[in-house]
Amino acid sequence: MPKKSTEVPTYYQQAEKLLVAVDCIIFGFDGEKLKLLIFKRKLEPFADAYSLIGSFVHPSESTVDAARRVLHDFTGLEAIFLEELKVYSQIDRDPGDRCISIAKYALIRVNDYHKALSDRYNTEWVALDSLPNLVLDHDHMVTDALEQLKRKAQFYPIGFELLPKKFTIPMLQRLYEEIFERNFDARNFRKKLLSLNVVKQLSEKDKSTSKKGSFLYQFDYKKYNRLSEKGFQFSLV
Amino acid sequence: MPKKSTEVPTYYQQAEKLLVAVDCIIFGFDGEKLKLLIFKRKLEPFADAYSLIGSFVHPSESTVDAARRVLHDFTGLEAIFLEELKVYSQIDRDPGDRCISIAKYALIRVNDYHKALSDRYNTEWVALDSLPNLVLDHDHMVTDALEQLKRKAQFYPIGFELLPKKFTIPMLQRLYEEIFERNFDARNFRKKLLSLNVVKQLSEKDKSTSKKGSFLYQFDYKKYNRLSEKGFQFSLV
DNA sequence: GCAAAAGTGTTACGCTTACACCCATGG
DNA sequence: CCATGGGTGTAAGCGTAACACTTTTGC
Repeated sequence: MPKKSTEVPTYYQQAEKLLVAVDCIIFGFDGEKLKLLIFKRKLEPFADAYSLIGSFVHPSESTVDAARRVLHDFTGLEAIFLEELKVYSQIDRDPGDRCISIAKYALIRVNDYHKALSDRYNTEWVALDSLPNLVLDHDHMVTDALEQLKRKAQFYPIGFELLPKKFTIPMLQRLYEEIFERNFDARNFRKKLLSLNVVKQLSEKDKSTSKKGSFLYQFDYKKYNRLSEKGFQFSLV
Repeated sequence: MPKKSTEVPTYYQQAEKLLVAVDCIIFGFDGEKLKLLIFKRKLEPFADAYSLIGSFVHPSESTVDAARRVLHDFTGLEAIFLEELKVYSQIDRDPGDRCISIAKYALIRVNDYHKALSDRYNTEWVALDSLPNLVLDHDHMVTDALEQLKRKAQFYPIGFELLPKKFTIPMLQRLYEEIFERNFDARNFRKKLLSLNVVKQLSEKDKSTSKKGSFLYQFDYKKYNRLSEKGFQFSLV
């Protein structure tokens, strides 16, 4: 390896710096509908308009750190599924100033969500089919995030991040039906899921949606990781 | 929509700006091996070390513009497949200065590549299995780009961007074997490809690799686009 | 005429899909 | 006792994968 330079080289000094932001597309599932966490801005510019939550990236943090900070400040949650979506860098995308935005999408367990913070920051869960217009290019980010969610959920078990850690199979099926905007046959869905060998059945039942009750399951991350190293391809679709 | 603000709001002014770079992972296929275009740096820091090609993003251009500019300057080519990989933003990733890098991967038709520019800029095509160490986190970028190439090539016909516009089926198969690091059965590969209905056979033959000669084909982008709008899923793997 | 790559069909198996009824329980 | 959602099996069809020999032609 070449030796490490100790001073900032001149051509670094000549380069012009830019504003860098992160914006988070936050998905949640309440057992019925797929939702997005947005907020109503209090400050200008765009006061009273709806926006994704975001922030400028500080020099002392990575973009992931920035996204985690934003998520924590607006939701009170720490460890959430968080993945990069895309960079939005059209030079006129933000009339405030030249600013590139790194969009991240996050999956959140709605149950864990703190109501108090929701009020403090004017955040709202809104169903995807009744979203208001969002500021700047945020609408576009949402469209892209949805596509990405579909693509990703087809081959990775990320849907489980949207459910409580203990979930029932009908719950999971409803989620998949929301994400993929189509229905699944309950027998085939269950059969496929169980044949993948990555969920374990618990002895408890959830009785909140039926009198008979439905067995709870847990996703087995260890087993999944072992299998996928061996070339196993997760898919429920 | 809220009214457009005419002055830069204060909290934009308070935010600290960052250096933003693009780095390009450029894949090529010479008919035999999958290769990467890298260059030997002439300037400090890291003079004589190998690096991906890249540049700082100018305030007057989007990150895609910057990547296109870099690609053009180093290869002389205009329209190349170019897609975002990932943002690298560890605060200490570049000892020169705090700098986030947006990695893009590109697929290039090696035949089109201009030899003159290669000499001018010290660029080299290097087979993936004999890459030298690269500066900064560029090794990591290459690993990630390869994974992404595999993922993407599995369900999108991007492999064709690495071949001449007119190609033979055995050529395509060799490319796929390189990308996926496994062999395919020639009969099944051909059958599957033709059943997808997205390549058209030409009357010409390519005789460069055999005495018998092999029919040339062309990818039919119009047909592919029409099909994929209807939910058709491209896959050769 | 022979070496070297191109081209061609069939069969077995596994996975996916379609489909209808009984079970358990709370009210 | 009945309404509601949970849970179960089978058969048909389709796509995938395995497999070997003939064709062409430049040397």
